[in-house]
Amino acid sequence: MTSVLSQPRPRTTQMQTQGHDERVCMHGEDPDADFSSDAKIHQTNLSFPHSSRLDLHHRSPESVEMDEIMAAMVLTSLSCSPVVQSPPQKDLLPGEMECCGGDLSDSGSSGYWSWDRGSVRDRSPGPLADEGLLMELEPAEPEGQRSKSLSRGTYSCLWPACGKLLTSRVGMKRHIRFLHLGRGGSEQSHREEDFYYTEVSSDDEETGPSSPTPSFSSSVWSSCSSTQSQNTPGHQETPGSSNLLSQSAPSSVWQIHTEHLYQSWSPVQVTVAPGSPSICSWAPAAEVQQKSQVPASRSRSVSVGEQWLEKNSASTRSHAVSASPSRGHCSFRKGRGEAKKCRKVYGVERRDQWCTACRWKKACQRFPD
DNA sequence: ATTGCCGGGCT
DNA sequence: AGCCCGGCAAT
Repeated sequence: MTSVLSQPRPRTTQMQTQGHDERVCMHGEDPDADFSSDAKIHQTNLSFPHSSRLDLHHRSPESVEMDEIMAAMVLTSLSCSPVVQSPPQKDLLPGEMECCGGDLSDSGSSGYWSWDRGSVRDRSPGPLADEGLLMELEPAEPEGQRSKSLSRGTYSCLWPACGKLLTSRVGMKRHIRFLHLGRGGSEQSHREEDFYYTEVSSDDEETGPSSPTPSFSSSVWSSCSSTQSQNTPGHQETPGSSNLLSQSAPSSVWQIHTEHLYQSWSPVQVTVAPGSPSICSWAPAAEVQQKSQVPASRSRSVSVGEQWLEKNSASTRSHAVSASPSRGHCSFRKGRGEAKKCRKVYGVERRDQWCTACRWKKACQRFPD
């Protein structure tokens, strides 16, 4: 911003040009500012276990029933193929997200990245950290007993990414009730707990570690790709969050994430999509280049523009890059107002900086469509 | 009103 | 070929 404004400017049109630059830069930087603050907010909310628990305590009977249904579904999916479910997510790169897409309304911020990475970094140890947490919260089980339990009949917690093993059914129920369901002595949680653990006879049935530390991005990912994200909210969650959020609680979390997902991913998706009209790629790709490392070569418009920009001065570069339209979504036909031609970029007053074609009122060569 | 640029004229 | 502009369509 300041660098742009302090660029030496030719001739007489400083006032207007500065105004132009300032406007453009505001577009370029405000979202980032929101983005970081949003991320902080979400991070704060999500790392706040107490609020989640409060929600759990106040669940209505209907929601409990729904929880049971969903728990059964989750359990089914988990017990069927816990290993099969994890590979697809790890291969997914952020830039390949194609969930939710345009179905989600724009939220005006894109805090997803910061949130995701922060949470992943914080909880990256995954099962280890989870175990540590469990041990910390529930020190009733000695380590020796645990290791011993691997070789004989044990009860394995099926809660996503938990994998807690206990030798007693009661202990397992208590573990689930306290840690996952988040209620202390609720009577009706008796049946519900049965959904969340299973009896195992050997150590090769550890369902928890079989899906180790799914990063939150991938979990959001996989569940987001299904239109019924409600079905798999707890499933494949980060341990830290899954421990504290029961099936009904994540809905707000999902909302938060999907909103940010939309912001974060839809531009990438648009840019990467093979065969997509190149007119779609200008605006999003320019933003993407600043936030992620998607190659510019995927977008014809951007690559041409960038190639030209490479040859030009820094001030010119800041002009053109930051001049990308602030629109988040992509219309199939790029509106005329969205195209940044020499006339628009430099203004009539700096016509001598236009490309030749523009000066001649021909089709712009510098910023071709 | 502004913008992008086709078509055409002038040198 | 280089340059310029009237005029039109799109916004």
